[in-house]
Amino acid sequence: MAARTINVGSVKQRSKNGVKANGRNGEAVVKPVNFGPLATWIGFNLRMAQESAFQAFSRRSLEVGESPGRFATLTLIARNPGISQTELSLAAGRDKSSLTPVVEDLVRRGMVERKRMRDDRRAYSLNLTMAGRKTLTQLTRCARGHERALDSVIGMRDRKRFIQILKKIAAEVK
Amino acid sequence: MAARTINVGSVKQRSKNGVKANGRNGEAVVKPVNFGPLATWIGFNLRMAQESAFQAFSRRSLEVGESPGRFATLTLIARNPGISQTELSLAAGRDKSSLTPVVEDLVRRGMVERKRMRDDRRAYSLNLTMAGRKTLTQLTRCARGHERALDSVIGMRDRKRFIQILKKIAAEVK
DNA sequence: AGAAGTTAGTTGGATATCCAACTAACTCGC
DNA sequence: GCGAGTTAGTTGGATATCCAACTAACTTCT
Repeated sequence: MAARTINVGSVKQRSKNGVKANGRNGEAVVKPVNFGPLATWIGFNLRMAQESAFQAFSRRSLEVGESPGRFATLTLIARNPGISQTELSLAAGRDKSSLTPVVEDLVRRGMVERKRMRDDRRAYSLNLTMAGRKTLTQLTRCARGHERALDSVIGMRDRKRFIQILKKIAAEVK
Repeated sequence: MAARTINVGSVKQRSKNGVKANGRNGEAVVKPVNFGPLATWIGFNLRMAQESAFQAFSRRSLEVGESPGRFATLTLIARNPGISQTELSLAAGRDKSSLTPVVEDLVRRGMVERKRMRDDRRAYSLNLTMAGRKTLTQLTRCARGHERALDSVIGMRDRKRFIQILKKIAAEVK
């Protein structure tokens, strides 16, 4: 029911465009892989980059003992006190049913307080508790480190434009 | 066991930075959502963009009756005849155990031929069948349309640099 | 005010993915 | 050549998601 274990995943051997194997004499040999059209296609590269970034952030957030997915949720609740689960799911880009177990877990662990709204008793009103704020602070520290690492890969010159493009894709591709 | 159903997912209502709701008189009203630091963080925007692009491609590949995940797999097998499952998993950025059901499904449906390798009888040698090549051709057509749509969002001026950055992230962030 | 339609959240069923542990098959060092 | 270590693929157990269908609670329309 509630999420407990945290999977972090790690790809064992990866090189720029090949797979490491062992040659006859034991030296590492890279067998080149032909990616064909995938090499220049946005979709594939977007997925690979997202995966890498997510794995890296997972490792960091694990140090705080939190699942990486909790971060966006806690931030959105913190910034929008009283937000409902549906609003939250739309903002986070997840289905509302995905949020049921997440919120349940956060409530159970005392990070989030959930009350029925006065003027609409179907909806819940979500707010961070003190403990939730504390956890968010720690996660935010992780995220800042993560972002710095990404920045150094991207380079500050291209960063702004890069984010603009990502936002444009999220907004316009449907 | 074998994948059959294809989920495509659709977010019902989304606007640039808010959630659509209904005002007192029925006109659509956008309640702004505060994203806080998420708005400028790479990781979050990367995830949202990837999600959008993936959903869009899912819809397209559904028209051919294939799951979107099959595309990279088929392409990699086509371009690297005789590739093993482990090599494939590394190239596709997935765990080798994730490939077991995928390959099983492709073999069962006659898209892929799987033989033990001569010189290493643990490993499988994967090749496309005629049917596999045909399906790949259709999927490639979908993917080209998808890429064109992404191109028009990104703009050809930034496209090359954008892909470079994605590749850099995938390669260097760990 | 009642019926019909819509919306918030949950439940159920499914896929995709991960990691750890396992078996069979290979390689290396002595 | 044989035992120890490594590697290919599968299996098992878990999370995160999705969509469709459901219930309860609103809103609208007449």
